Amino acid sequence: MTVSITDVANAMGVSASTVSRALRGREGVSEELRARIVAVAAELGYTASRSASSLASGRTYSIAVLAPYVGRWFFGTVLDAAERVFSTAGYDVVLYNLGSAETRNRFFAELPLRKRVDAVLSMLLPTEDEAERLRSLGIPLAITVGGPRPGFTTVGIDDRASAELAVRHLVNLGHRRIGLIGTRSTAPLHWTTPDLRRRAYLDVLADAGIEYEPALEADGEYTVDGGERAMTDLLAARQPPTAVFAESDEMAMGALRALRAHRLLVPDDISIVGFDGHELADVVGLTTVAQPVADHGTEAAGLLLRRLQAADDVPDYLELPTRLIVRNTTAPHRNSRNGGTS
Amino acid sequence: MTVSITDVANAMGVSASTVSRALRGREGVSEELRARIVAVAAELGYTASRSASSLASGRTYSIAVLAPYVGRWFFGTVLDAAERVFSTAGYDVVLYNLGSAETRNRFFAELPLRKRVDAVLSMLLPTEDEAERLRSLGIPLAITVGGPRPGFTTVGIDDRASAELAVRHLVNLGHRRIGLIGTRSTAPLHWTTPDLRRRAYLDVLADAGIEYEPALEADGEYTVDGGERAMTDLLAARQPPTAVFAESDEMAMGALRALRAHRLLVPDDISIVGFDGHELADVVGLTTVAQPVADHGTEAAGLLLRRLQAADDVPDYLELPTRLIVRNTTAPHRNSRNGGTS
DNA sequence: CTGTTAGCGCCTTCAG
DNA sequence: CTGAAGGCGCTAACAG
Repeated sequence: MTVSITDVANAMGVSASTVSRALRGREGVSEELRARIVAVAAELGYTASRSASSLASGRTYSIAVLAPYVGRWFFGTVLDAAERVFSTAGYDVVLYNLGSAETRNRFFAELPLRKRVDAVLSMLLPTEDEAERLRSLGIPLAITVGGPRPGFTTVGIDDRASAELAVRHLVNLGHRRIGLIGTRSTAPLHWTTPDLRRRAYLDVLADAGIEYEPALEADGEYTVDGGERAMTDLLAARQPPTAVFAESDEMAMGALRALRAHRLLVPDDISIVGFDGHELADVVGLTTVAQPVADHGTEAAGLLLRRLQAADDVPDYLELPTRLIVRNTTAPHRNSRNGGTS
Repeated sequence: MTVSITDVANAMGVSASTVSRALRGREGVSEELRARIVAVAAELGYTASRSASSLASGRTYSIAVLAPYVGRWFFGTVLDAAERVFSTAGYDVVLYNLGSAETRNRFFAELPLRKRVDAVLSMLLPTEDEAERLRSLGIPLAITVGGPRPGFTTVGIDDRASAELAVRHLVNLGHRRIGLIGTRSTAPLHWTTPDLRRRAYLDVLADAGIEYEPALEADGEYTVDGGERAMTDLLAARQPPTAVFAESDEMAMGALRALRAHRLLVPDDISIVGFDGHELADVVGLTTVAQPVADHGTEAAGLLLRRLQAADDVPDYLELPTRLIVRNTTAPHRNSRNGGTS
């Protein structure tokens, strides 16, 4: 019922090898013959079996993409961009959604990628153990987050410098009670991003001679709801902040929601800066540090493809630019009555 | 270098068949032997080659998911949910991002799914021709949009009734100049959603004795930017609407942005209702008709899996509930000075 | 330029 | 309960 390569070979009175060569555009087949073979194959509705050709050639023409959460705007956007690059190059994208610790552990334990894909693009930052497992596959590897890593081609941003942009913006506006919404539980993701952005926060405060206050820091879990809870916590402090740096736009939006619930005006009562450049940040007028999100996917996929073609001039690390976009959620501190701490 | 089934067979002094049976949990292997085989296989780091087992068994253990745009919240959320169901069941998800007409046409022309996947979940509404191509694969098919379709298991919502909820809400608030932001160019997606939601709009207006005015309708292309442009167009009408129904939350958010740019107050100057129940709708206080988005993916994937197990009691159509969530972008019409048309 | 010969690694009868 | 054969559909040398 399903038409195989020998079917078209028989129909044409040639050998299967010739059909194979003709259809894959390999040299060694006269143009005229090739054209006829292509026509007959199309007519018969022939498609090569992926499993059979993979088995015979050793290549799968598939690339695994590892994601923490596909539904999140950031990852969805990166995935979308990467998929375009891969499919254009003739590769299938096999998606592994490794959100929960359980799924993730099982994945790295079983490593179902072996003999299954030709390369892997990870949108999640692997732990050292996980990275080692991945390296053991012996195929090209790329990551879209974090800094350089041995054995991986990575595309990232300068998290620390970028986050400094945000905090310094607040300081320059005259704020001195500056809150931070980030996360301490990097467990499921194992990424360094929260650490780097937090360190930038601490650095800028120190530079400005502002004393660090634990009460001005809250965990927003990098989600909208978490951001809302975190902001609510900050508002419950003995002396709430006059400005807040949220390490992601989604947490910033959650914070905005909390402020609205408390009938506080932004930026009159409190300023908020986010991070990412979410497509909807503009809708709510959120000041943010924007990064070229889709480019993460496009660039990483492109580099991976080059590595797959055994190019030897593929860079190990590509740093993408970021920039502060000032909109309407940040404003100068009203006066210095509440400012300063010491 | 890569360990094959015969390697573990030799290491144990048994045949490859036995190893195969043991590892896949088929009966016919003593429990004791199975345990030892499993242990040795793990120790050797053996993973069955997907291509080889597919070729031999005829099953791929892969499911194709077709998407128009992965980056869009709605599709990303559905995909995320569906992936969880599939991977839990041991299936790989192969993603096909068919956003552009060109990609889409090439996809349906070549139909790379043949001998590649065991089932397909489509998040895009196929044209009749495309549906026919898909049916020709002879494998279980599911769709997460639209109504019942022969040959497909579909999970959807009652678009018309749901949209009526939104428009009627506006009418009940006393509005009579009600605008619509939707789209007429369903070309790339070929979906009926815009038609159904628009029809609901027309029906409710007619029911309320409000005359239809072409000038109150604008194309928002179902994107944030499109929604912004559409709202701007509506504001340029000789007599702008006092309320607008945007057929998607993303367009509604774009409309909100346009209104802010024009310094118009929502809901004081104009009311806006969206559709979808976007996770960020709450942040901007958007009144909307919410649908259980992730459930689309979960349910469709579940039904597909049952169909794959040859269950015969799988429903052809599953309708998910929707509900109007009133927030802060809709309010009663100020007075009737601007209301009415005839 | 084209055909022949061997597998790729696994699963599935069919024997025992 | 286990082993031996055969083949899934294709590609890769190797001949000619």
